[in-house]
Amino acid sequence: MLQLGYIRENRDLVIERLGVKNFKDADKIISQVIEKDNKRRGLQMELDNLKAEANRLAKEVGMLFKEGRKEEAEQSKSKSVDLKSREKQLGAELAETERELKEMLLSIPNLPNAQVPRGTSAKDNEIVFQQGEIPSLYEGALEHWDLCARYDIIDFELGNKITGAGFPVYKGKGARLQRALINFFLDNAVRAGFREIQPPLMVNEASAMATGQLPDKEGQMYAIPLDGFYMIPTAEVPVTNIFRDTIQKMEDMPVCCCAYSQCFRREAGSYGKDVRGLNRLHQFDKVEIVCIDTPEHSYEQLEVMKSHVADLLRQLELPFRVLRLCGGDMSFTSAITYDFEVYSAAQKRWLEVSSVSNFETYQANRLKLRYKDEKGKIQLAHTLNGSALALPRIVAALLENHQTIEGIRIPKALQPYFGSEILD
RNA sequence: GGAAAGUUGGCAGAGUGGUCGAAUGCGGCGGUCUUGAAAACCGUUGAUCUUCACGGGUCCGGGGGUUCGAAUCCCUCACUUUCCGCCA
Repeated sequence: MLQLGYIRENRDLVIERLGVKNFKDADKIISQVIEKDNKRRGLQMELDNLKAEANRLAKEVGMLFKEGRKEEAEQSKSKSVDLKSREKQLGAELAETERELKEMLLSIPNLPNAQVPRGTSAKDNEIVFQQGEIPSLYEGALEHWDLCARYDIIDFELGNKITGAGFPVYKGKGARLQRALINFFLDNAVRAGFREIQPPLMVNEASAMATGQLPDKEGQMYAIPLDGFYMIPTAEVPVTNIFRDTIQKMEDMPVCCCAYSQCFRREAGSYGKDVRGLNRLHQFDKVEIVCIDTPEHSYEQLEVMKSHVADLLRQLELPFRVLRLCGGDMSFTSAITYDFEVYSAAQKRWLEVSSVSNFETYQANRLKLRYKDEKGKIQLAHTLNGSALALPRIVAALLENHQTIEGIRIPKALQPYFGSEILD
């Protein structure tokens, strides 16, 4: 949620920035917001004055009764009663205005950072970095879904039977590989200074609202209506909500956490070959990194997170590239997003394995996540997060890129975790 | 699932209808003393909206009600603790 004060003071800039995100009618909506806020302020002032008068009268009544001046007390009492109905009406009007204003603010996306390129879709994203050699595979190399069947490590059919499409069953060395990757990612994150968290996999409505998953217009979350819970689509939700309604100490910044969790996504509207094999699942594993930082330092922290992710991919010996997402391809809540993609050699396509973002104060405003600066002033913090990393597409790329006639070659850094140099 | 008791400031914990944003203790911050530190003593110390400012409003788990007036009484929801039941 954008801050009202900021919108009021930087009206034209806000409208211009929203344009980069292809937000329609920014001009009109911002005007409406300011108008609504003016109304709110007027009502608030009127109500405050009314309440001040009512408070004064109530005190007077108390005094008069104490002094035994009964008839004067009764007089003040009736005056007070008169105020009441007006007060009630104004209160209702103010509450309604506030509700409308909040609804409007919730419909406005975050402002993109100045570095964000204009654009409407993935084709307008900027490639800012690329590293690693695209492997040339031997004759008869297979795509990962065929490799999964050949080595009997990931069983999609079995998942269909037990649950449904998008819930694969990892078996034998496949399960072992999962466990190896999770530990490898977690160990690296902890070594880099991220504090390990094991969060709940279901969250309540307030949490889902605070990080922006609700209102869920696309129906992406699995819900448990009986208890009012939601299955988490990413560990970002429970971990960021640790800091909801808190005031952080300046000296504790940046606060850095990492968490392994399974993630649950309905992926409504997905179809076609993009969803084949491990490319898109309803349940998958991910290690997430989350940081809270000051506005002055958050972009430096974003670079720290990016290099952490890049380092993981290097260790896994996977060719990757980094994209700076254009305004049209970014998420609603993000100010800037870098996507990491690995090249999966048999499918011959780039697969997104991480998305690292700075949300600036947008999430923090909903979360009421603040910090005290050196002057003792309380202000909104910046929130950042990224995947480090999501497993399924990493597994897909590992299988495809490192396949040999003898089996799947396990990268050196992963061998201690997997317990072998080859998966066969 | 059943029963009971709770939810107050960073923490602990008073307060049961008026002057209570809230005693007291701890913690934090500033000071005196000290070469420095500790101890002791003194002072200070919540958030939020609105206003250029003075000031005013709101907040004692959430929501609603009673009353001229609610932290305090009533209703309701959520959560916590303890006991019982069930159980990885």
